[in-house]
Amino acid sequence: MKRTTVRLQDVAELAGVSLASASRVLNANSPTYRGRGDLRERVLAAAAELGYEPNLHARALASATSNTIGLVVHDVSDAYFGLLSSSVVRAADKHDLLVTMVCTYRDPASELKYVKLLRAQRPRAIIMAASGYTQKAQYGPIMDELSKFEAAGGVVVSLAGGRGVGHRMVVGNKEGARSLAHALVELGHRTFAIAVGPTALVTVRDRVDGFRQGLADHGIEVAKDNLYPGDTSREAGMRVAEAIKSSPDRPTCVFGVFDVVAAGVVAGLQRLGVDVPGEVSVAGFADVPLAAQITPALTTVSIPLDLVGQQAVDLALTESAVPRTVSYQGNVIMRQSTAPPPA
Amino acid sequence: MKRTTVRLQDVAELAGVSLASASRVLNANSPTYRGRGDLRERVLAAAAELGYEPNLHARALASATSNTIGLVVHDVSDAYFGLLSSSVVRAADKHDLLVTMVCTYRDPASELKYVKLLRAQRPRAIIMAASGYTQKAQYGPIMDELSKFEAAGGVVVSLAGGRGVGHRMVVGNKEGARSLAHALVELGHRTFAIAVGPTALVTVRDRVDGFRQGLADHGIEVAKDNLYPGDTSREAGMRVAEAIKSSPDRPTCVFGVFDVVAAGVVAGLQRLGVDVPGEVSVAGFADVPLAAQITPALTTVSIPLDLVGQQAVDLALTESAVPRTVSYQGNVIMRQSTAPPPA
DNA sequence: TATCGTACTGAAAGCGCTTTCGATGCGCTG
DNA sequence: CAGCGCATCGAAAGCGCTTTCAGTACGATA
Repeated sequence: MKRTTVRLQDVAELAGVSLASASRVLNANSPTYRGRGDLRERVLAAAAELGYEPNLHARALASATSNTIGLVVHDVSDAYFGLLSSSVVRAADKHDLLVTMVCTYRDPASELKYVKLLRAQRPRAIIMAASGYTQKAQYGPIMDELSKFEAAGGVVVSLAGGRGVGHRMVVGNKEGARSLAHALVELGHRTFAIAVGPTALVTVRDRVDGFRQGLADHGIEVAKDNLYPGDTSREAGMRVAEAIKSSPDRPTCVFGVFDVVAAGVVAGLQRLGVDVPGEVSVAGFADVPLAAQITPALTTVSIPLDLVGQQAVDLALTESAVPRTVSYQGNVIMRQSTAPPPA
Repeated sequence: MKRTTVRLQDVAELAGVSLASASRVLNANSPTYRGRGDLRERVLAAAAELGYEPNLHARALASATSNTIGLVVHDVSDAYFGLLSSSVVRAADKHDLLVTMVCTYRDPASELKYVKLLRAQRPRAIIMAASGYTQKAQYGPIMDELSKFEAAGGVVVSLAGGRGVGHRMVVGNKEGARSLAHALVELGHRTFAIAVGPTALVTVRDRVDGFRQGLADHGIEVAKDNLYPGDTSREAGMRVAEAIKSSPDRPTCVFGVFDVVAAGVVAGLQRLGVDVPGEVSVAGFADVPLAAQITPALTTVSIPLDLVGQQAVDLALTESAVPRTVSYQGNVIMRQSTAPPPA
């Protein structure tokens, strides 16, 4: 089998110029460079004729820079990460960057493995949209790996956690949840339950802490029995609904740490014949499209994911050696799933 | 600034062995190779001590194989593509492959640009989950680019379109829509409207053709006025709802080519005070999670996206020179958004 | 003990590109 | 017309790795 890939060499030969000149033309290298006579045109024509496409690996190797950025999320099929990924990809596009995306499915071991793999790919930057574990045993090795990546000249952007490595983005989990709590207390609620989700995540901890803080601001506590850990699925929410329905002192309001879980709570309560929001109010967090589309529409805290993704890419391209922190506020969106508690 | 990245060379020196030996140890190269004495241990220890991570670009260049696959979708934040991407990433993980994902946002020009960029990255394979344009002017250049990729030894897997390049996957758009039509006719419906979506896409054309074919099987036609083109948004569906509400001969059943659009139709009708399914039935296509979560839950055609993604990766890894075609059937899922037409 | 075969080792040749470096041509000025 | 500076050019040196190719050590065989 004869060679079938087109090399810059081939382009140069067809154009009758040297490798170096061909490279210069195709890269618009120095700003003043134009090429003598029709050299430029000849190279371009040759490249087009051969269907030449540069080998990014060779280029990355020779120039020690790459045009990809790594993106680590929990799960793209989750609306939250889907929206975020989409905006990252879109922003990267503006800089002609390719995005290599990996999903960890909330497994620290696989996250570690992937960060290593990404590191091997020598991307310009790694955006950590997942991660953010509360346990040192889990985030420690990952941070070590990211430090090495930084030491080698890479940029790290963390959306949750971060722990002293790279730039940080704060997406208002704590403050947003606190505001949400205030709004719900103002509606008249005094007894709350929280569908907590996976407690190993910083995001979860922040939202729960923020919410409880908000309640504490009004002297309200959440009973231990009213904290329901689980995963991030709709089913988890439905199980919470069942537990609440048969709970001795039924809360009048349930906070689901993720919209999907909250939607599950709503569906579960409805199936059990509990009126939402007539008997029990339900609120979520994130404002994914689903929140507005269920009946009753879900009260939640919106996060400007498109801005976040864009900003993450901007930070990723920042050369600044000093780590920066960028914050976003979440906005409480009151919809029909919450109402004053029954009299 | 001194060099900060760790090279295999450094590992070799620290271990006191040659570059070649270090490479062999770290790649478990030939199946019989074990290394003499504690050579293996020394190399491994050195690599660990230095935090060595191989340079994938150099490796790709030297070995002429890469460990990435390219994935082209319309938009990851769309649930359909989110689920698909997730399953592709998951399947790729099993083979220790990295996925570079690009979103075209349904723009043929940007799709072309991305296929070129991906080609430059020399992935093992490119999975085209987007594309599938009906116009030659749009798909032609893309197919040319993919042909070149194939000629250079790459594998192409197309989920829609394909046109003679690479392996093809057929996800039952046509057949599924036809079965759906049959089911709706059986419910008693005779007059239909179709929220068509973007007509430039093969996927759309297949679903619409299949649906009309299914109606034709029963001697039913869809009036020109009852075909509503649009985009793939919820809002497009709501506009269709308005048009239908004021339509002189109102159809008793609406088929939305995408679940999201169908959900928009449902929401729009409800807002206008039209009972679904009492007065008008609505059906969608794809069975994204949203379909089951709105009220009334949406009748639709399910596509086994997890299997599709997995299979796509399997095909991507197929060495077989002869192009293969793999088919999946969609299943009609009857839910509460459809019922017999009003008497 | 001499000979052979096997399993290993290290030197060196690339992979396709970028980029430095010295050389070359050119239009000027004096 | 000599001499200067500038833009351009091609040769060649890597970038970090894999892999071929000799060569070496070692155990087994005669």
